[in-house]
Amino acid sequence: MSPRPLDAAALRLVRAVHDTGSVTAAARELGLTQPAASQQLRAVERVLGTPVVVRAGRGVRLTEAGLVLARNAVAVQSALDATLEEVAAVASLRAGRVRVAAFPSAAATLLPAALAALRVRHPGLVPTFAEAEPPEALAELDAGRVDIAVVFRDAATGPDGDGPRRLRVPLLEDDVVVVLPGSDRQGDGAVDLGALADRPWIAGCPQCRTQLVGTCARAGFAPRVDFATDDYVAALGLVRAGLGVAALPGLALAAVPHPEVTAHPTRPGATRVIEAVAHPGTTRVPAVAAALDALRGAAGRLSAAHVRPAPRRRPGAGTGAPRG
Amino acid sequence: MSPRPLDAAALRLVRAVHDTGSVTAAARELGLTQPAASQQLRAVERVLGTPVVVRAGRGVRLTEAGLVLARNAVAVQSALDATLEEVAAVASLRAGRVRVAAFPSAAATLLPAALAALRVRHPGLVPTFAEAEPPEALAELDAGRVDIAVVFRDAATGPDGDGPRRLRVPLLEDDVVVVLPGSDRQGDGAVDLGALADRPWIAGCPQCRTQLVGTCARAGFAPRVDFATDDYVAALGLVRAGLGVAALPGLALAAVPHPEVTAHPTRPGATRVIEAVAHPGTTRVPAVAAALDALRGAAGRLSAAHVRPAPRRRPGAGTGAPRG
DNA sequence: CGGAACTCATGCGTGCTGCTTATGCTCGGA
DNA sequence: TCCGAGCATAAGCAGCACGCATGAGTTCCG
Repeated sequence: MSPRPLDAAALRLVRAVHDTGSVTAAARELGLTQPAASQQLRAVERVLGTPVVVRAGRGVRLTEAGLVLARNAVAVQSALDATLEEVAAVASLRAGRVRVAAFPSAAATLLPAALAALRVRHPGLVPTFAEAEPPEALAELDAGRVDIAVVFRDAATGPDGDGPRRLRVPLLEDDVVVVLPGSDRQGDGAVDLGALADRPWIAGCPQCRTQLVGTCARAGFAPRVDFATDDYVAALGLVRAGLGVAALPGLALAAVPHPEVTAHPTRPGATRVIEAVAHPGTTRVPAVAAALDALRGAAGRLSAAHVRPAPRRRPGAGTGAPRG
Repeated sequence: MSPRPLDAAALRLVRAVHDTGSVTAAARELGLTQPAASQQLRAVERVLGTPVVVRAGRGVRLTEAGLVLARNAVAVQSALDATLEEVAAVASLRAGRVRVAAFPSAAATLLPAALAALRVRHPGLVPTFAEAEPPEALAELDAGRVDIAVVFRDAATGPDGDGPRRLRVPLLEDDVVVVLPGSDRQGDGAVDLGALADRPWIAGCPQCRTQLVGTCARAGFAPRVDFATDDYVAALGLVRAGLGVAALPGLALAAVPHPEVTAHPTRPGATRVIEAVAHPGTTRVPAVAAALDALRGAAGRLSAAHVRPAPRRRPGAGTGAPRG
């Protein structure tokens, strides 16, 4: 019912006939037999309603319509080739982009390392980065505005059951540590949170505070938060001034110098896991896979105090081409 | 073995998916079922080696490669549409050209009428005209530099057996007339060539002279050619001056005023037939068919003394779509 | 001038591609 | 937790394009 409006292959054939001056030669050039080419030409003439070639002695000659086809064939073919090349560039990571959203302390530590490695490996791939706290980052991911969301969550609470809609790649295990003034010598080991029940607290971002509150609740008290700031440097300054104690993620401490204060794991332990989240299907997209690889690689190389690579629950998988 | 490099239909599909945001909707838009669209997308991904769409919740979302395809789809499609439109314009005679070669006296009479009618009927069709004597015109035709050659030949000798390689459309029958000075009153009727055996002759172009010589031979003498000129006006001037008698085609006389001379059919009669010659296959080309029609129409309207429309040996045929 | 080689057109048979129908699976909404 | 929507997959089938064989016409050469 629909006699194929017009085919690029047909244009190629007409062009080959024009170039070689012979249906047979054109057929050879295109890797098919002469009758096939002849039939294709007749099909083209049928859909166009006008002759494309006329017999001229032993060979054929293109009509004016045929010349039009031959002339436009290069335009169509080049557009097609350009498309193919562009796609190939994207597929081979010579071009394209990856959009990543991450929370601030990851942006200060993990992301630079990962994106730098990514740039070294794939210079043409331009990463886009947006700073966003985990909830916003996940919203951006769901909205399709980013390809990867680097988020953290309390290790105590499992991954919120978002089902198979999201692919979570564990990157780091980040111990939440209490930061005490340097004068407040408690040694190097873990400190009981209960011993700090009466101290004024300096809390970080709201989500951190949630984890802090939960951990303190398990220790049997509710922290008195006198200072609230998302700025880790500021928090460290407050601690250094002796105005309180802070619970900060180890990753944040790794990003900034922190003289005159000491960091300690807590008892009970508070750990947050940092993971890259993406849509499951996008792992087959080369750019996303490469970015996830780079993130995992950077996480593996980034081993500071209180920050250690996540146990690889998915051995080798996650960036290949898993189906299902 | 050759998995179709890339198809315009596939690009259209990707574009439709991009526009509608759904494979099902895209399939509806393109008039096919959802599984067909899904399979086509998978085929595209197979040839590209990279995903084009990823499932996103209820629907699908295009990957970056898919976006590239969707973006380039319009370029390819528009190039295809432009080609189609251009061919349609040529086929419907809104554009294009017809190249005609004709001998001088036809260029002065038949061609203007035919080409004017052609221009009225098809303003976009630009006729190209080249003046050429019959042998050269036929050579141009064989070389493919013109589409139609308007030629004449001696009616006594049949068409030189050029077989089915040429299509001859008879246009006019043109009596060769002898032109006598006005003072040389011979009445209006035909004159015996034998009576002019001793007169000096003014001969036209070589081919005309051939016919003249042949006709005179049939009348039993060889004309003494004292003046040779291809210029009919000059020949008429010579006759008018009483320097000789001329044998001119009636069509030439119809093109120029000829006072003070008289024109007479000859006994034995000498007639040349004027015909349009084209390659047989080109009659299916609309522009050529229209030009042939215009030529035939002009020939039918052009009825002067000694010039009459050719008997239509091919009733109605010759411009339609004859096969074989 | 006749034969040979070449080129295009056609008829028929076959293999394959792509579509359709039917079904399962996943996800989102109530 | 159920239901609706959308995509993926399997199987069956139709259509078509290709390939082989052949015929017709043309050019070139002897």
